[in-house]
Amino acid sequence: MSDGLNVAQREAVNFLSGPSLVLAGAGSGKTRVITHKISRLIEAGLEPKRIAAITFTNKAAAEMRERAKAILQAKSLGKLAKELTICTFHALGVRMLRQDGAVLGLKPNFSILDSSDVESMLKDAGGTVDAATARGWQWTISGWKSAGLTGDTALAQAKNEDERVTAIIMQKYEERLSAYQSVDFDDLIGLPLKLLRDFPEVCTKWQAAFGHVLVDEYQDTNATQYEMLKLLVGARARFTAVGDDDQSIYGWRGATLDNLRRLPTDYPNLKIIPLEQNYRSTPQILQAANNVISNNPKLFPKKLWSDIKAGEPVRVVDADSEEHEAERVVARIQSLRASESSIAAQPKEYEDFAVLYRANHLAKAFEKAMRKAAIPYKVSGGQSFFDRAEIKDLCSWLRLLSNNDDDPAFIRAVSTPKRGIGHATLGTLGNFASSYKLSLFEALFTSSLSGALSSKALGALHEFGRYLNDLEFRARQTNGAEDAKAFLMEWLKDIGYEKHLMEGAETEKLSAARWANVLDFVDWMSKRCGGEIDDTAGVTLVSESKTLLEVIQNVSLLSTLSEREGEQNVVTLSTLHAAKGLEWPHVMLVGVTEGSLPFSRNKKPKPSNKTKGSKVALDDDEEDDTDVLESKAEDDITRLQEERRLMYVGITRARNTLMVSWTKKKKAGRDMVSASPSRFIAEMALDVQTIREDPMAKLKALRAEFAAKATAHALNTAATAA
DNA sequence: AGTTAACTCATTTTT
DNA sequence: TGAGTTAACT
Repeated sequence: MSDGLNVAQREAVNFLSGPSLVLAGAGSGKTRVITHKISRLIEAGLEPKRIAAITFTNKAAAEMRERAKAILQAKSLGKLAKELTICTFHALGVRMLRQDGAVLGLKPNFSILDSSDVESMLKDAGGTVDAATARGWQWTISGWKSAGLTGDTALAQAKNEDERVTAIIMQKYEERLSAYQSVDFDDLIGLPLKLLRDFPEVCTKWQAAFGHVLVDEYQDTNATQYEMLKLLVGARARFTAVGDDDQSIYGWRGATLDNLRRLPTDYPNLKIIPLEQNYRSTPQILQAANNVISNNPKLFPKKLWSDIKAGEPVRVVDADSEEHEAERVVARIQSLRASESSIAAQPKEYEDFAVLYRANHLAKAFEKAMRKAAIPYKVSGGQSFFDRAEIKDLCSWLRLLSNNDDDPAFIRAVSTPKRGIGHATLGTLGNFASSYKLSLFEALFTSSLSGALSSKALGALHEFGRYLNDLEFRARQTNGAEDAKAFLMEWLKDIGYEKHLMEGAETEKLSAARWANVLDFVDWMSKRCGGEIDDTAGVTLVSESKTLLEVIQNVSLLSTLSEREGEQNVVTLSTLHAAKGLEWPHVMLVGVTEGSLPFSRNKKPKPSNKTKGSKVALDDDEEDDTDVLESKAEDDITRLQEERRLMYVGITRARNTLMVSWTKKKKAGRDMVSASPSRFIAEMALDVQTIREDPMAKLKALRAEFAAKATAHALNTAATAA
């Protein structure tokens, strides 16, 4: 077999008969395994449409589909690729709910609310108008939902007044969701789970639909996802879970390593296959990574090794301040790009570098330094395309067309652009609607509404309603890309959206940029209507033209358009979380400072060593209850372990060189306090593997280099002059 | 309805 | 320190 797989990989690929867990260490080729296994399953006779590969992000899904397609093409099976189900958990959930949600009272055209819709709904449900509390509720409710609780069960087990209040809000929130024919992101897992659990015939159907389920990044699954998966694969348990306990960094979002821990118990015939050969990093980098992670208890024994020839030692930089640190990073990039390089024959493009940090705010100093040094960069993450106000405006309109009951969409659409319907009118309409248990849209056309409103307000509302009806009618007629585009452009003209943007923005440049986004969006939507592009979260199996309304139903699941132009060949600035799954030849891990990388919310990052023994404590809130103290200490340990995994993820992003830096001064609110290097730096075992950069020596070298260049330049000009 | 002035609060974030 | 949001004006 010339598939280029190593022994362990091949074993993983060829095991088809039952449940397996592939423990894929960083850089060990897990995507290769998944994609080859997909191909292998097809060769073994499984229909492609009965294979599901589940990922966590759309990006991962798209990449996986791409790579699976490439492998299949090599075997002349390329056209089967589009029949595969390769999508996110949430997209699979949507598919199940659109098909079978009726038994739960969901119409197939239900809307998916994003987190800002949810926030404003909760604000509304609470009566109070406090964004912070609303967000707090949102956080807690989401946590409860992903642990499998409902408003009722949450209320039953609420431990204090706070939780009781939140649970009651949750009940109200649930009522509204169903009234609006809407679901939130957690529901996209929770409701399909309910479907499988409570409706045997639906469960049987979906179990039969898939002959093998592969799950990527298994360590990121939460409790509800575990249950959903378990029911989906049924007793035959034909699944492949691929994950790495050492890269579990989303515990704060509900992911739990218990899912990994209980797998061998729940499936006694589970085949466990560790992938330990790393194809990414030099031995020095790997050694540092192994050293750090060895301080965590191990769930499954696993030790990464690499065939790659030795590279540079890991460098540790002690910086005075953030600004200094940023200068050092810039200097590092410049010198690596300039050097003739004893290290691998990499072309030192800007895109070969990444600066990784724990928290977004740390990016600032680096952005500033990069701008000053004229180094092109991009900050990964940032605002997602679909979070932009203008895009949300348009999505609200389209959502409202697709689902008339979607009140949050109604509220947004009705006042973009302003059409003389203000708070007061909307408030009256809202009260009217809720007292008759109608959606806002339905309430519009009720004759008894006229008693409650002035004729002017009523007229404005009716006109809006008529326009919506007309628009919906036209939207249903659209067929194909051209049609959709014409429709969208006409609609934008109708509502005067461009003008609205021009008037709204602070600068002309800004409004032009927003309008450009709108046009991008129009393009993007219409292409999807044409069917030649079919990446709508991997939900649709066959490419065919769709109406606008069908397309909009999947849009809430997406967060990014394809990469913007002009972002190639630039240095990446990214959080450690957002860097997972990626790799760069040269990585600089910055802000590896105690209190910052093992992150802690302490007021003072450097307390005196009075609390003997407990070296673990990340927080030092005063609590006298021993019970509380104990559970707190435990919590601290788990959190520290997750921070350590974060460090591990950071280190293992590097292919050729790794630089780790920390600062002697650190921001604490307003003022600066002195700080110490992260404990993780010591854990890398620097004495063997690492050289500590002497800042002065580097500076001198740099000066010397500059001087040399200046001399050379002077000589040159002198020579040309002569 | 829109604009300024005060006020607050600072992890990680995809779907 | 600075952004981002809310409350209070106009």
